[in-house]
Amino acid sequence: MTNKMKTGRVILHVDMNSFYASVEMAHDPTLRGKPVAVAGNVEERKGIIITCSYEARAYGVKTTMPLWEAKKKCPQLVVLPPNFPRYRSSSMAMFDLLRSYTHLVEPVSIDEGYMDVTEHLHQRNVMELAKEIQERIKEELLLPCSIGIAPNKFLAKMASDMKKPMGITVLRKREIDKILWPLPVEEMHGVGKKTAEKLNTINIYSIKDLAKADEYQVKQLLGVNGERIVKRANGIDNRPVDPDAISDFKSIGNSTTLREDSDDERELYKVLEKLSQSVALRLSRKNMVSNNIQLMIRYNNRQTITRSRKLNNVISSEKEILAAAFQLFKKHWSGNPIRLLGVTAQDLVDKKESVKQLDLFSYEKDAKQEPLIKALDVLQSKYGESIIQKGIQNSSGKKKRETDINITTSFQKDFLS
DNA sequence: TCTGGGGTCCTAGGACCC
DNA sequence: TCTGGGGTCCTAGGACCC
Repeated sequence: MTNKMKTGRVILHVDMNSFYASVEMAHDPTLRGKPVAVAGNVEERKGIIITCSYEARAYGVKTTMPLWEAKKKCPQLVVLPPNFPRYRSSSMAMFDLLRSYTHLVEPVSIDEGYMDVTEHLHQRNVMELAKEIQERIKEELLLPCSIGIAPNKFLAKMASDMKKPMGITVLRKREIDKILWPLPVEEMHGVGKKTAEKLNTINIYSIKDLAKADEYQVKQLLGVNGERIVKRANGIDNRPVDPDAISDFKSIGNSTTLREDSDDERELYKVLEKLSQSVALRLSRKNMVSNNIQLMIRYNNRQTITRSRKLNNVISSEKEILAAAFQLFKKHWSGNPIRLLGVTAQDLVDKKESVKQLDLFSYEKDAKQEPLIKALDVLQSKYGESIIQKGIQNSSGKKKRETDINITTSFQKDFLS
């Protein structure tokens, strides 16, 4: 295994170019060749550019630029609201195309992914393969992409960034001193503004400086990330391409910037209601339950706080999520006008897993289990899942809290009747 | 009349237990 | 008659990415 890794993998990083704008242009031919931008909150003051075509970039329009500023730079800019279902379906078609070559495809986000084509290649030239993939995506989906080819994920990612749009770049390990090292350190994937500033204080300005730096010193400065980026700068990255990485979600959240800053509790409650509803819907689609709810408040001065609470039991319904979020809100809101609210379900567990664990935890596999499961189904429809779990936990002899006891009682009453 | 919304990972401090 | 040290869990915040 280790041997195999050492003898070399061949990794592709496929990166779609200005994805949302490209999908819109593929969908509507009249847009092609025009400066096109996709922007959030198109009709409102807080709208920003999410992505834009290369024609728009030529005018200086950039991602995250406020809409009014973009229009000033490019008055004829065609501004479209995002159509996420459309982007998702293009994305799925793109990944299906990649998977027609190998199952070792790891989506990283809606518009980029890694492929491990080591086993696929056999006699084939990897450059030819990359060209074929790029051309097929262009012809079948009408979408441009750039592809990086390298012996690991980090180098492939850096490579795909080097020629845009429609580029193919090979980055061999023996070439990193020529191709990678001259770049300023902040262009490294994983090094942002803050990290770059810190690195500058110890005289690291280029990727070469980082590669040659004392790993221990950088670790002192940045923690484990320091160790990691020194290795990466030297072209070392053993992370495998993991097709399942994207499917184990850790959290699901929704947030919204309000039309106007508000300190009207009723209005804010309504917003939390909407957010909770959306989170609950997405949870149920993924068949997940949550153990921890987080509330995010951004005040009108942009100060942002997050407050979260670990729960005694898993929850998934809109009501439960809203209750948890509103409780946090009541407890922590300063009363100042709010710009943004967010609700996130964290500590996610697969619903089936949570039920399975519960069964194993609570009961031996015996004849009694069947009627128990039936009783659980009835109770679930009546009280909601979380409450039943509380009841079961308690009936199995776990420490009781006051709030749980009533529920246990009602559970027992219902079950015994 | 600036600066969205979706995430992941890491760190640090305090509580608590032994 | 003074105050250890390890480990885990929980919470909050920050950095980063697309």
